[in-house]
Amino acid sequence: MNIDIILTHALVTALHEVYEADIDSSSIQIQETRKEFEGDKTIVVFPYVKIARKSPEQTATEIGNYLQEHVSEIESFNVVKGFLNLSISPAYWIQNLQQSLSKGEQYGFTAVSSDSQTIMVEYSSPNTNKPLHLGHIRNNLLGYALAQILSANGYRVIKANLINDRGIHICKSMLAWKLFGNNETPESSGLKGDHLIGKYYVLFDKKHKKQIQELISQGSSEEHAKNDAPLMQAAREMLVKWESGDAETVSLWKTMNEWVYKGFNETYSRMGVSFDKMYYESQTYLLGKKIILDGLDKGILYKKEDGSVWADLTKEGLDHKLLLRPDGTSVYMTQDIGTAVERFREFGNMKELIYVVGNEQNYHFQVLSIILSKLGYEWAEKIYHMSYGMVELPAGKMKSREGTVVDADDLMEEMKETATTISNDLGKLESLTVNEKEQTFEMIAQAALKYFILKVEPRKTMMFNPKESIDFNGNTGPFIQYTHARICSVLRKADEQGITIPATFLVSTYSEKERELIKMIAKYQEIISLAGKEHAPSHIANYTYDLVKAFNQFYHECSILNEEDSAIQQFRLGLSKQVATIIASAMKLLGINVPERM
RNA sequence: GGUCCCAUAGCUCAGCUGGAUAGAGCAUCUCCCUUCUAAGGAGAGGGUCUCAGGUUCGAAUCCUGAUGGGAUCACCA
Repeated sequence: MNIDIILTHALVTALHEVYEADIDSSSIQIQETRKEFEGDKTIVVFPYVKIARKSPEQTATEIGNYLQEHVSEIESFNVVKGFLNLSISPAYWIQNLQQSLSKGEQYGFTAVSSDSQTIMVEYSSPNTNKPLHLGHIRNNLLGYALAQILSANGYRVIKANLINDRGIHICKSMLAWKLFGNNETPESSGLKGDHLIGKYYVLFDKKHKKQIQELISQGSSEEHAKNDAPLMQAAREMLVKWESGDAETVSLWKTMNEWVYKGFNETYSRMGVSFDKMYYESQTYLLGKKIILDGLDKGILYKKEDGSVWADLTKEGLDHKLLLRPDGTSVYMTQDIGTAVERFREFGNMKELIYVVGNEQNYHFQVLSIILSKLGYEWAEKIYHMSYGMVELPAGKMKSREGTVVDADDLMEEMKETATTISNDLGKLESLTVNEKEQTFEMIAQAALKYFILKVEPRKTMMFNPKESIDFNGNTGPFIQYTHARICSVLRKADEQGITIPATFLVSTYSEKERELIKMIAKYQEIISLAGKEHAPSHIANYTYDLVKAFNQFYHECSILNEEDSAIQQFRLGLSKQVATIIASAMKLLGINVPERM
């Protein structure tokens, strides 16, 4: 049983027996003892001083005496001011390690069972008019990692992608291609499909701006110039044609979308993310209208003179929100209401519907949840917006229309080149085949990028410094991979020498570093649970880093294969193996692979 | 202007539901490869946790206000 739970129960009993006080166990906190002090677990007794009517020191001593007498896992205790430090017996920790080893790769995970609840995670959700960039990378990595973590917490997870494949922005790319493209294709240009489309999106913007300037120089206001520019008018006409199902337009749209999807799939596959369910906005954009009209009938929403339909959110401290245009067409919010309803209809009583979307849409999701609950859907509160901050560059902001973005494909390629250079300089992979080397370089590059982004708390705006991200020392993905490779090397040698890890260790004590490591291992499940509850993959990343640091210290101080006492040798080997298992497991939750050699 | 988010070492970031002397990495300066992978380890310097109040035995953490930065308040998505 978990030591914290044992101690919590024991403390409740102790307070009852010694002071005749009844304390709710949920109010009790057991914390780690700080490194400067002796002990493993600490109970802060200040809250019980009033009950005891004694000094903090006396209270701590009395509780300590009671606990030591009644809890076999407690070996000794010491008191510093109001802090009761408990030393847990090696026997407990060693047994704990044996148990975790026996669980193998499943250690720390809660299995998905028939009565597991369902959670949908929508992420990525790209536009089909340009390639993926750095911001999308953060989105994809967060979404995928979150799905993995929730799954490790025992939820049935559906990874969903809603592709924004319609609207004026798509028409811009289409129009530019039609006018200036000379029937260029991914094959003829050698460009990835999404990059080809992105090229024409940028081109549209460039030409459009030129037209605006011309109009302004002819005396137009900027507002008017933007709207009156011939290119803009043509794009709007194209959208109308598309909506009316014009065969030629739809056919071009289909062709160009196929190019983009092919490009996206390459990027997704290289990033290692995947989806269980695809939604296309061209198929969902008409949803929600009925629901809105229903709400209008019930008097929850209201209609303006021009025929548009609105929600009054002033009671909630917000503005009025448009839901149907005067011509009866839907807006973004309308569709989102429609798709949410559809999803709960299809998947029943989900525990959560999570949207991984940037923080610029905080307001949108706040409004979405309010309107849904106004419309009477009890599950409205189950919508969770996993809001993440922008990724900034040292040079300034990214603007896709101006082409000042860090392109996802370029970035991954650059990372790989760096990984290749560094690895070749170190020269440790000589024994591998060319193919194996390539795979390792890619693995290292991906780890560097993913870890750099995922170690930061999602909500925060983060700084992406390309130079630093490529640094493979310190708190980085490659550092963690390196430790895994080191352990694998030791395990290989142990195997060659015929040293095996027994189910039961024959040691009764251990060194300081071994104790710290064993405690870190014991914490893994708690971290998975925390990361799931807080929807924060960063907890997994930071825990793994701490674990790896603890291992490196142990590795430096304690010899494994050269240890003469075979009981100690086996114990150390077991410890190392479990650390390697957790590294691989934790990194997998973040979508990162770890090599056996590097 | 309203609303929401952020502010911790020179830089990039941790710090769980309030607990002991606030931690890492990078950068700077030392030291450690005849020992299992030195992409490693040990050490030094570097902090009024933006500011001001408040709650508490105790605040980087909770509350209020201010300042600075970001987002948003579209008949775009």
